[in-house]
Amino acid sequence: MTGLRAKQKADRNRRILQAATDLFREVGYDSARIEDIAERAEVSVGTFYNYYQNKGDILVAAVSMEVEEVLAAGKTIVDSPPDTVGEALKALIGQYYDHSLVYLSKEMWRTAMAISIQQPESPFSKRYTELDGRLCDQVSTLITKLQLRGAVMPGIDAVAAGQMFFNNLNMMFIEFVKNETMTLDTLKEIVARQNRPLATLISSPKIQ
Amino acid sequence: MTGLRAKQKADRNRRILQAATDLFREVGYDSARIEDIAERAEVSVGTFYNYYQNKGDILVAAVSMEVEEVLAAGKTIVDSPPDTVGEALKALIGQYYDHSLVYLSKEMWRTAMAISIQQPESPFSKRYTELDGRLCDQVSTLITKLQLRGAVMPGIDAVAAGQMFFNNLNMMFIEFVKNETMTLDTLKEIVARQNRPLATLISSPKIQ
DNA sequence: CAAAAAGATTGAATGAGTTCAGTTTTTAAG
DNA sequence: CTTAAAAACTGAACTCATTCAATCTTTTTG
Repeated sequence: MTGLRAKQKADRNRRILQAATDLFREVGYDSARIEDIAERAEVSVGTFYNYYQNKGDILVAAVSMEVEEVLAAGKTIVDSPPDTVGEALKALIGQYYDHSLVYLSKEMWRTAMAISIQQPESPFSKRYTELDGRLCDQVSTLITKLQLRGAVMPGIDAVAAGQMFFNNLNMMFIEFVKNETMTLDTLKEIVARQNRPLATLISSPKIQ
Repeated sequence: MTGLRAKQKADRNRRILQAATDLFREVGYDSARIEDIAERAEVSVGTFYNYYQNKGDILVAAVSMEVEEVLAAGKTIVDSPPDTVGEALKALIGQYYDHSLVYLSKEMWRTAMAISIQQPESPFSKRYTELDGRLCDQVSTLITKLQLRGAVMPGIDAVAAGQMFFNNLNMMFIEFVKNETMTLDTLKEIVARQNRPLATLISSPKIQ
């Protein structure tokens, strides 16, 4: 009961994911052929499909790993956030956006998002959607925390406000990856302006 | 200079779009083959590609027609909106959402959205993005109008608030089409809750 | 009206993702 | 250790979206 089979499986899975990620970065998603990914991973095309339902699945898997990192980065902000709503949001959103292009190109993001919308039932799309939910929760948690601290007025629905901030930053991130010329700075400016009304209005008068 | 060529072109274009729309509704996007669309439209496969760059383009064209209707429906609300922010938003968003599934299935929406994200440079994707922008403007216009009327406090950035409402309703619509079991009523409830903080806080004290 | 040029159509060929029947490897049973 | 059953692998074959060189139709020119 050594679990040779389990070991081989884990190893092949790792090799396939690595080969795909490398190739996507080198030649882009569209130009990376399954045959090439399989060859690099030293498996057959058929085996590839034993591990991933389709080509998109493996990209979504790669993106999911990146989102995990973004979540971890966000956690440091949520654990000890700046004092004001404006500053806290700026820090968290900046963290998200800055991490987004470290490993992935805009093209990879576009493709991954497209897949997660188009095939919402595939296992990795579900995973991506779940991670999105955790990001949303993170923003809500931030607002809730600020409320407990007194930076956000009592009586405000902190969860609803957090979801709105998240949906806004997420939608604008989609605009960002759709537009090859938009810079991270421009994105941050636009989102900051959009957030300002809500951020200001929910803040406790003394602190804003 | 009768323009026989122009007439034939317009006619073929109409036939192709109609055939594709019908087939998408009948069998879904994925199962509709270009060959079948071409056959119904009584043209060859090659001619299809003379009119549309790829399969996705024609779906986005169909969706664009639907969005045009949604925009027209929204205009009636923006032209004479209810008195309060909450009611006005409810009316406009309700109009949007109720019109969304008249001609298109969730699957068609998912595919269209996926394409507009993945191939942002294709002509029809640009058109879709432009329509999205007009929807966003419509929401901003609504808030601006309410501000001029005194229902929204002066000093509020009405455009920013409008964009935030729009990004929120748009993101939630994506969630809606991703989840085959979510109903329109559930969607409206969730969005209403998310909107409430901002809607309440920007409202003039007397009127809310 | 003839004929050359421009514009469109056509469908067989191409190429990449995906499938699946047959083969090999691993595990479990005797 | 043998052998049967289960699991995983394999790559040739299949399906469509897409392309393009040849052909046909419309318009313009002389």
